[in-house]
Amino acid sequence: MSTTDSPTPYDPNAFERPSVTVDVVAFTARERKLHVLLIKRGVWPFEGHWALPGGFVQMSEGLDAAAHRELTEETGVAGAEFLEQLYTFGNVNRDPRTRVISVAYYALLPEPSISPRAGTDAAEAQWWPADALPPLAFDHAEIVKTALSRLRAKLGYTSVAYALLAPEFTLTELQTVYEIILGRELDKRNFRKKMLSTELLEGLEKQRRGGAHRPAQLFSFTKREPVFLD
Amino acid sequence: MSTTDSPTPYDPNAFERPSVTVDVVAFTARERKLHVLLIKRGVWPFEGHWALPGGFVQMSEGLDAAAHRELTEETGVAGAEFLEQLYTFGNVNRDPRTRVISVAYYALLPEPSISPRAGTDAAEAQWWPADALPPLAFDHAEIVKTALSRLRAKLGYTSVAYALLAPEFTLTELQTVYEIILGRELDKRNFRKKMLSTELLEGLEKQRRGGAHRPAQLFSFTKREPVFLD
DNA sequence: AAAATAGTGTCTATAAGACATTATGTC
DNA sequence: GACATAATGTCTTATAGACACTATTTT
Repeated sequence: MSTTDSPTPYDPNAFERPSVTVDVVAFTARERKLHVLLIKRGVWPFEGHWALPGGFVQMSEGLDAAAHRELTEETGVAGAEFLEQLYTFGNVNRDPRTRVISVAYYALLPEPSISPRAGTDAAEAQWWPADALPPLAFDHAEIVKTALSRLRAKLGYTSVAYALLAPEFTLTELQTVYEIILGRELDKRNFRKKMLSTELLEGLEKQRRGGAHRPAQLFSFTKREPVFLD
Repeated sequence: MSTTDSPTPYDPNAFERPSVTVDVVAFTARERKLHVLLIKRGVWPFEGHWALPGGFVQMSEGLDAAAHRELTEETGVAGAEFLEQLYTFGNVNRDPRTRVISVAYYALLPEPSISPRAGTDAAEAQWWPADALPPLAFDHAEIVKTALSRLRAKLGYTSVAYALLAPEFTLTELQTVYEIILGRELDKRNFRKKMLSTELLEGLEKQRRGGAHRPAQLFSFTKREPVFLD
């Protein structure tokens, strides 16, 4: 079988190799704004600058695994339920160290779960409002922009919003997530009508109480994975 | 500026690096079927097996440039108008040689333009019907499947079809491209109504004659780039 | 009873899909 | 005039969007 024996000797060092990193754009929705998780770099290059969590892919791990690992190592955020490959950035001079190709990912995290903490190579880790990010290292501003446009598009034709919410949520909370990501207000009746017609939502026999007002029914998604709408 | 001076010495060889390749799924529509351009490998591994055109990314070229170069070198197909990044495949054992991460692209080519010819590392280059491909090397079957589903989705909300047609075409030819990619017949009146309502098409003062029947008006796209519909 | 948020229905406009006949060229 | 493909319109159904009031709980 030609996959296993090697009649022509193959020299893996015949070509100079680029480095490969993963970078992760982690989003959450809080305080009526979309936020992005950034780290303050503790090492050259861009030391002291804010950047996306990320780092070199190890020889023995897949790309998805590398993205999970780097997110956890640099920010303390573990077990992201939604982590999807975004795009691969490979401009020749995007990193001053050497040729670095970055496979970018984006993650969605439910609001209350995460308190970032600094990790390896990261002096700090912190949530920033997506519409007021500090200057970013490398081409990370472009990566964030790409991630934002992907997230907005995907919200329209899949059920990704589940990943930004706790397992049980009210319809108002769901609507708020949509409004935050799309950046505009939605009509309450139309939103509910449309959402309930998808059969993605399951009404629970529970209510959320809080404050001097009528309690809201809790719902959950029938599938905690991205589902195409319609 | 911390991007240029290097207070902490950075050793680019501190980590072992994976190899990075690009692989290209080139599509064309001909004989009422979607076709994919494959090469027969002339070297180990998978020597004698059919595979996607592709190869190692050079240190001095961007990813898009590498994809164009490999497509041309291995198949003789030059100047693909539509060549878009698809997804990056990085399973640890997808290549028997060493750790190889492949940035996959897909290209769309107008029907008559291309006569593939064998090139570097490729014993042969040939169009295959997408629904009857031979067994493919590496994980290339998965890459083709991903490309097909992306192409079908993109056809629904962008004007990518332009890239599969010559600059001037009839509405029947356009409809045929849609039918080939979607794998089902479309209603002629509804298709024309919808297409003409987009204002993407420009009617020309020309006709295509051929055979004992009424000639068809020729059209061109107003923009030869992917445009979002609606 | 005041305050605050939850919950609900109709009407209109637009888009999508089913469907058959006439028009115009070549041979 | 026979043949082959081009070109065209109506009706029905589904979807999206505008729009305002009542219900339920706490304090």
